[in-house]
Amino acid sequence: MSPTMTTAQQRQKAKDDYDAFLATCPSRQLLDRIGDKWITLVLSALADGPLRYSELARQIAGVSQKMLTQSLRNLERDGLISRTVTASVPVRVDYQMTALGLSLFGIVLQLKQWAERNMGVIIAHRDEFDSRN
Amino acid sequence: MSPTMTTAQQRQKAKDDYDAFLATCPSRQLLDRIGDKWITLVLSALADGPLRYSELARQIAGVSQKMLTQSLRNLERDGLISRTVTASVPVRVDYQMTALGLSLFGIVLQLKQWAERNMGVIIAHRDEFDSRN
DNA sequence: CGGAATCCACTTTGATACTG
DNA sequence: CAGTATCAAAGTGGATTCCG
Repeated sequence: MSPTMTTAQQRQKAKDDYDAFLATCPSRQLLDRIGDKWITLVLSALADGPLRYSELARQIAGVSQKMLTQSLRNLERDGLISRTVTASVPVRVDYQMTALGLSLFGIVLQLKQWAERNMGVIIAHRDEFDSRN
Repeated sequence: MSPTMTTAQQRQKAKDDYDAFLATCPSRQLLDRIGDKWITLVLSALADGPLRYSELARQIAGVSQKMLTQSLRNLERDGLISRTVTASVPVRVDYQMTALGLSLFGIVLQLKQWAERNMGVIIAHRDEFDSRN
């Protein structure tokens, strides 16, 4: 045998292939989005109606300008929210959910319901696990 | 007025309060879990039946020992999977889903379905957004 | 075999200052 | 008002080494 790859190289290739697969996996991309701390909070805030940038910043108390802007850009890029600029002085920018965003928010709500229904038993499991160690 | 806090301190307190709220928020804790790259992959792997540690490591090609072990511990701690040690030589360890884990996996599947149904239009939005900038 | 522990590179985040 | 730019701090994951 004259292998073209060492065992280590084969393992490396397998990981690279797996990474490439994950990078284009729809579920993974979605989980990356909603796993992001601020994304779901922005969606929740906008679920009740449009808000200005400063209103969002106030409502989501813990967010920095940088992360809020970044989150809004990502959501806009994915078509989950829309951004409207009113050229006044000073300038006014409103954000609002799109139909796609509302559809995603429905999924997030299901997740929220599952969490609230089951967090009690999960906490109990944690306590028991921790007390054993 | 003789305020006991400066404006900056009040802002800081608001953020601390918000952080404390998020730390105990069930939805946030759940999103932190399933947003983790390897958690969903472990759940998917175990959905078809129990697997040994080494089998999991092989099936999830990209994972390091450290992250696999960490993910398994977290899942076990939450009561989503169970761990069974067979004291032979060498030792054998099997992991399998609990009923709670299967229940959570159902939610993950819903997410997966949403992702697959809507990723096309999201990609289209991204392309259009990027071409404008 | 199934880990635990350590070290380190890299990424992510936040605070701060500045701008159209 | 609604951002952008920059830099330092903190968090995260991986490679490596060692153990029962």
